[in-house]
Amino acid sequence: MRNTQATQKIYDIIKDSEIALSHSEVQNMLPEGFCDRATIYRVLERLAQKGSIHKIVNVDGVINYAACEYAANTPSATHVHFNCERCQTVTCLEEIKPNFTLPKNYKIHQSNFVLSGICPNCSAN
Amino acid sequence: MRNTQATQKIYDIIKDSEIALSHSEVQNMLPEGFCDRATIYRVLERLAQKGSIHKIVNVDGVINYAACEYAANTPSATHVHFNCERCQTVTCLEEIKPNFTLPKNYKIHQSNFVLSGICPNCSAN
DNA sequence: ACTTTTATTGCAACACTGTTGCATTTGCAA
DNA sequence: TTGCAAATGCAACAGTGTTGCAATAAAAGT
Ligand SMILES: [Mn+2]
Ligand SMILES: [Mn+2]
Ligand SMILES: [Zn+2]
Ligand SMILES: [Zn+2]
Repeated sequence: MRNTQATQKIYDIIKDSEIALSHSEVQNMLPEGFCDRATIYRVLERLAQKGSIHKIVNVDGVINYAACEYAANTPSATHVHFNCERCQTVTCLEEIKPNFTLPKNYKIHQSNFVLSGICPNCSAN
Repeated sequence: MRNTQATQKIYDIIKDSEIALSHSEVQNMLPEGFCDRATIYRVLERLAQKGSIHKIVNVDGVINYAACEYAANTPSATHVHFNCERCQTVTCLEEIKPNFTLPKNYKIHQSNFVLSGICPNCSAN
């Protein structure tokens, strides 16, 4: 993977963000006309492939991206995500790893756990 | 909610299905030209609102629908869903209810738990 | 430095999912 | 049967994401 301007900047945006970001949010955080829409999609896909970020499919079907806490690992360490319906943010709850056991022989390649409601911040205000 | 042809037929299709169905799958199972695309979307939304079916957002962001096991209840009884990458099916695993505890004061309105991989059937073949 | 290779990009067109406004139809209750 | 509101058809739209292809730019080789 080449170290291009787009890759750098987009990864920085996601890494520096407290919350998970959708494609359109990333686009809005980039300087006007910095790069093409398609490039953003491709960069995000590449970063996810590489394992430096991970995808979260929100309850509305829109994909969000967050940097992976532990650099090159735990791709499938199934943690929960929270979508706040008031402040419209998606956050990784890295500590919350639900406990469950699948029957028979299911092979898990990926997972997507999302809770939606009101976050503590918004509950307080 | 009125008992229309579209409502009846679409609900029957979902109720009688072993697997969760997407909008396009429902459409393909209806007689050619039975009703408009928009109507299907509206019916599905209505049935979900009413609580006779529930939504599952798949890992690709596409919404699937499944009849609710226990008629008019357990809207949020958070069970897991499985998406098989080989046979392209989404199934409710009603028995599998992950255990987790959220910190602070999160208010949960809805949840979406999906695992993706290879189902037992496809593993065997 | 210059050349070469090829990963990455821009562009533009596309597919797909889902939504909406509005006129018309239809279920259902009075 | 009549009247009303819910539901529908249609057609246009918005948003997300993908793709083919020619042009560009990393980065490795010379
Ligand atoms: Mn996460
Ligand atoms: Mn289910
Ligand atoms: Zn919030
Ligand atoms: Zn399968």
